Amino acid sequence: MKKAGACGNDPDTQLSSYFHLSWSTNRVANSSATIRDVAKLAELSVASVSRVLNGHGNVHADTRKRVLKAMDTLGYVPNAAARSLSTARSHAIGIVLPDLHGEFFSELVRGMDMAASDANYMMLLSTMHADRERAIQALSAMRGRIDGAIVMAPQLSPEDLRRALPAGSPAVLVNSPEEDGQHHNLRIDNRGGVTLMVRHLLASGRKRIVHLAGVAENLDAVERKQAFCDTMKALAPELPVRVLDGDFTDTGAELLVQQLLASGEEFDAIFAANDMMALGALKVLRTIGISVPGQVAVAGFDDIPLASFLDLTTMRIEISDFGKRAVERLVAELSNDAPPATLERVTPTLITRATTASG
Amino acid sequence: MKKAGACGNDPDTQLSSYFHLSWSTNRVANSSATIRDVAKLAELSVASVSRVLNGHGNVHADTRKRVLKAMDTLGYVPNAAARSLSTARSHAIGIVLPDLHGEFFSELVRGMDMAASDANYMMLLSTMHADRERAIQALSAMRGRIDGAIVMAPQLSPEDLRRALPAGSPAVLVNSPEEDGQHHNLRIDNRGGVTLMVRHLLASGRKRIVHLAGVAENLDAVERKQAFCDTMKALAPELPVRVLDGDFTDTGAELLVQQLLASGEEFDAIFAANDMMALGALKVLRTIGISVPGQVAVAGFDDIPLASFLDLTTMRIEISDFGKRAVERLVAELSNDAPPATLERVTPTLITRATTASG
DNA sequence: CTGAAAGCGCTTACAG
DNA sequence: CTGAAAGCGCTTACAG
Repeated sequence: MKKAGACGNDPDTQLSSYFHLSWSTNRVANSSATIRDVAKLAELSVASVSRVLNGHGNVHADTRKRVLKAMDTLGYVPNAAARSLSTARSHAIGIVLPDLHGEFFSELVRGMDMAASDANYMMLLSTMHADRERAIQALSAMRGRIDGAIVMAPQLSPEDLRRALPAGSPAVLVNSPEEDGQHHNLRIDNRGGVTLMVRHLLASGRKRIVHLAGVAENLDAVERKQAFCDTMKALAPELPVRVLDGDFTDTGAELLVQQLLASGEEFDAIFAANDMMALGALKVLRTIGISVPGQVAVAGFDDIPLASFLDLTTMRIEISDFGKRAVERLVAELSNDAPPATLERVTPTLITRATTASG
Repeated sequence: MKKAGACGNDPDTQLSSYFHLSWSTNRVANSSATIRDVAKLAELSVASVSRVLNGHGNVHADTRKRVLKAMDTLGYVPNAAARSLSTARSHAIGIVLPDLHGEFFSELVRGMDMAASDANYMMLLSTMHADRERAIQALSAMRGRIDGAIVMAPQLSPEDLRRALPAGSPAVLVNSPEEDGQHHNLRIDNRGGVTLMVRHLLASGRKRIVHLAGVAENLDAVERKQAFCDTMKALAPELPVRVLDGDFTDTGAELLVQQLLASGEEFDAIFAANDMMALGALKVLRTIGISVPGQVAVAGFDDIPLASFLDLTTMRIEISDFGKRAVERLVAELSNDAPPATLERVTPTLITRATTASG
């Protein structure tokens, strides 16, 4: 046997060490201590305990100290339900999302979590709400548990929202169709993104750009397609505007490109409405032996991890930022210092990579 | 201009239709209706309303009907906080996760959500808890809001858990090091997975298998590495056991493989501790012009989406199933009908693809 | 099968 | 600055 590599038990590989506990040590493991217990121990009224708990100013320094000490020795944690019942505030926000995949989901939630924990809110999450009824149910189920909601449910009308949410409770929409003036709506600037990409393709000398559109029911797909048509007409009225209707999947795109090739129609660029379709196109082109970007440039939209891995030119959407902004806006509304609700567009960035680089 | 593709506004592309509202129509938009209001309208006591609300048997059919009608006309939804305060049950579970990426996160949460909504529990989610302190804080912050928790925090000791959780409140661990007999612990069967893969590589005639290990602090990485060594010794004691210490990243793996190639050492298979490293290895081998799987077989672990896209042999972990099982177990504990806590291993499946197929 | 009443653990005017 | 007391909206023995 040759060198045995790094096998064997490495004594340094202690997975965790439980020594330096930095928590208070004199606690009694009694999680059911109530505010009354604290008051009794501190020889004060519950009102005073409540005051220090809530950081009210009008408390004597000594009182505060006694309360804090009592809380510590009892390991007191206020009961959130009781607090919520008293204040009519839960300090939680509801998040209702559809069945998002991979990075979209994780990045969105990551951004939301950052903003939420910064503002001291908890997140009540509910996912998988493909249709309107289920989204409404999910939202209704949160009533009384949340102070507001972030809703990503393109199928929901403002009217639906009004029904599902407690009256007057704020909500921020993400990628929703409607602007009703009531709810802030955060969306992708598809037009801006498409314009950047079309301009890039034209600048690199492409004359026959084919757009692979996404699912016809999808808001972004529709906007991207329309924006493609408009931009082409505006920037290069002499060129043909070619669109193939796809379904956002790589396999669907493969079929489309195969058909396109079979038809003998000429093209020197494919701009897909999302990265998966662009990758499907790429696969077919490479299999056939068409050089990319030599003969045909390929571009997508989203900048999923696969895109950078396979060096695909695309439009990057900062998804975590999206989630962060949504929560920040909601928190502002909860604090009553939000500007009027509008449709807010987040513009993606052009990421130029090998599949369009003319070099 | 040639055929214009499918541009233009398609009138069928109505994004949503808001007509067939299936909700009750006679509701008054008064979300602050309380159980007392319902009782008053139904001319009954709040106790009766509460009984039908909770589906208790001892209610006259007519009474039930009157209550339901009143609830409907008032658009009544019970206040969760009040309920929770009374019953000492929140019907929510806390989920504390580290900074997981992409599919891991989304699939895990998806599985949890499925199980949770099936059991009528809400999910209070908190992520990004890299270190012990933050995980403890996140968990503590949930006190009084949850009935139990799912915790994925390898750094947390059973003692930490006991501190952060309310006394006696159940928790299920995911991928945690300890078994304390108190908490159920769900983990990947790394040994089983590695054995399957090593057997597969040996069966396809590989003699010099190099294992790219993962981050040394990672539980799974350690187990996989150890399992690789053990399995090799057990199944093929005459063969060399070669391990290179990597870091779970593709770029890290690229460096390792480049060094390996430069060293002139012979090898005919690379078994990486995760897919990203396998893909990094693949990239280098292909760039150099080494045929895969002809000269060198490559295999990973995890079955991330990239793996199927790039036809990589790997071990598939059903992550959503993982999340689902964790919640189901927790719910069972909450219902007091869970078998004793154990260390439960979920075995991954071998997915044979082009990078090892000898055909 | 139904109702009056106590209690869950907090917060917050209201007096002092 | 502090305390006694009412109230948040439910549930649940306890009588009837």
